[in-house]
Amino acid sequence: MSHTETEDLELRARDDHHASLRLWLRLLSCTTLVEDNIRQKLRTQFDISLSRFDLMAQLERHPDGLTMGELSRRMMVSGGNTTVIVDQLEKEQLVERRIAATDRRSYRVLLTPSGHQAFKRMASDHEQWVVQLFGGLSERQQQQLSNLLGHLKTSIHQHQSNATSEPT
Amino acid sequence: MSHTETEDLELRARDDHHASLRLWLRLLSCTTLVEDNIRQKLRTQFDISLSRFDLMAQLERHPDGLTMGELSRRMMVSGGNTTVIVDQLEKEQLVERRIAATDRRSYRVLLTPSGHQAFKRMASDHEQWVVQLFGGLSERQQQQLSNLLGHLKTSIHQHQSNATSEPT
DNA sequence: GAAAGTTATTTCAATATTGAAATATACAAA
DNA sequence: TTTGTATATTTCAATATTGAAATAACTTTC
Repeated sequence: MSHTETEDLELRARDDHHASLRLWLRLLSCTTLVEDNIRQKLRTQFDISLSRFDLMAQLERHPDGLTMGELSRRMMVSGGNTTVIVDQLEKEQLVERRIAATDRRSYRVLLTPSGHQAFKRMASDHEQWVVQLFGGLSERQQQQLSNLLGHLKTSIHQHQSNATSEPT
Repeated sequence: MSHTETEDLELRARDDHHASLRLWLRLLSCTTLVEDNIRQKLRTQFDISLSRFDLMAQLERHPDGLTMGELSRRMMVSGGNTTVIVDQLEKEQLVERRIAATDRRSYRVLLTPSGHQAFKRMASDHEQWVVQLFGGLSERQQQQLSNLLGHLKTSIHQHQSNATSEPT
């Protein structure tokens, strides 16, 4: 292999790196754009924080409730943070802690009827905002994007489990 | 149009909504996965926060320096936050505030030589982490993803400028 | 060239988030 | 049983981030 070819390969590799880096920055800024947008709308329209909304959204999808650990994992935030948010929502009687008979360390968190109602009031507006924010992409493009992100998510999870099980 | 067809359209529309919502949740969790991963590696390997690293990365790309406002906009964080981060980095002599002759309200922030050196030390590891995190996708898939996110970013920006200029 | 308005940055108080230590319960092995 | 280990949650201190008010400098208009 000639010197020139070697340089080409190196250049190529460097470009790939920069490509991944650019991709990552794009991913990050898209997410930040959407997140800030929705955070602000939730604040101005409903005077609620994004984290509270997200927690309620999780519970909405799980009528039988979720434990604190499940909530933390699903929302990808620390347990300490979850405690704070549930405390606040419980104080406003939007969620309820219901102790499980089987395991007294744990309990399930559920939406109260008024929490359910409050969430319903916000959910359709929220959904419309998201639809509009992504509306610049065609259905087909959204489908493609969703698929690619699905792959990415899976492969990162694999990457992570490899990293923990094979600590070189 | 028959009643049944109307219902189908409504169902279809609802599904689209849910599709956008799912897409958004996927986008968010991919970003969080990558972000947490890199944040932790930067902390354990180099004892630096992600925000500091990001600010230095911005400056690395702009050898003539950036003003505080430009930094805030590029990093998409508040001005107050930018001040704090620059203060910290300046205290460690990794960046420098250099006053502009033309406008005394403003100045440029630049990497110092030691800041540049420190960044260089971290940058290639950082890039490798990113490459690995996205390595589950083929080059072609990364290219596609990057394009789609590029469209999304543009269209959200348009959406936002519409929202501010046409406050219904 | 002063007043009024705009722009750039900092300060500050309030809120959000993390990670580690503390607490309490459950499970398993001897 | 007892003892040790694992799991679930909370508490707490430290850090991060925002947004609004304060400050200072620039620009435009009369």
